[in-house]
Amino acid sequence: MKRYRHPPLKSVSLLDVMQALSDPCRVAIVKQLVEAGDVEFTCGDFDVSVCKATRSHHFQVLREAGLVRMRSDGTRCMTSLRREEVNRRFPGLLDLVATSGGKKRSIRNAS
Amino acid sequence: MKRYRHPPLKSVSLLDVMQALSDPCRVAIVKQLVEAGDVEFTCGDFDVSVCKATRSHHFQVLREAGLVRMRSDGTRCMTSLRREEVNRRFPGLLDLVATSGGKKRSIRNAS
DNA sequence: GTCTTTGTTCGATACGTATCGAACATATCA
DNA sequence: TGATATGTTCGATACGTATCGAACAAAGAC
Repeated sequence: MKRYRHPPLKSVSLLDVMQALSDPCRVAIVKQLVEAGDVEFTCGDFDVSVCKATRSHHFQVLREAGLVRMRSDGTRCMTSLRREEVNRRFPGLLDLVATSGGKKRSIRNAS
Repeated sequence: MKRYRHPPLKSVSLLDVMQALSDPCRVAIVKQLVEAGDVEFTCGDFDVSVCKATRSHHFQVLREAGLVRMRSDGTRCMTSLRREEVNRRFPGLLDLVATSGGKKRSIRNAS
């Protein structure tokens, strides 16, 4: 049973969040989370075409940036957005991710 | 007389902006611009301790991300924030840069 | 004209990190 | 028990990019 570490949003800087969101794969993940309601996803649910090792890495980055919350459930890990906390610490950020962009090209070949 | 290229904000994606703001040096520059009024700065006016070649590089990135506008004036180049346009394209983004962070550590040694 | 100032461009280097395959860990299922 | 499914960790690799010094360009000042 893996225990995940979740930093308090207080200790996360804007730079941390910007760096986390400076990768097309991670932006796609967060976008999917923002657009869905307050739902939990498994890592495999996300529409990103990278191998599972890379995916695991991206989730770690998002976790350490305070953006997502993860918990083990059997062999899977459930991932959800830390919506309230992020909205309080970085007002408007998630709205930006939701509304802007919207390019529907392949994640893999995103430049 | 150097001619600068300024992309229309329409052609700038959120990812472009996030990547531009994922460097401590560039965040500091934008922060300084946001906090000042609608003023023009010369490149040397910014409080970043990197050599002029590196600085020139950072301004190019910010320019191509649609965040700043530059014009030649004699031997200097005047830099200003594209405030209205950025606010229209990415509402709340500049507010985030202004309010969040605020770490007063050295840019050079920022991790 | 020469010198100074400001910024750009170029080449080289160092560092971070995105990516993958393979091995491992853990929980569930048969 | 063994087999399967889901993630994590590790080592290696490739690529991007931040950084610098040096050379260059252009405009002003003398």
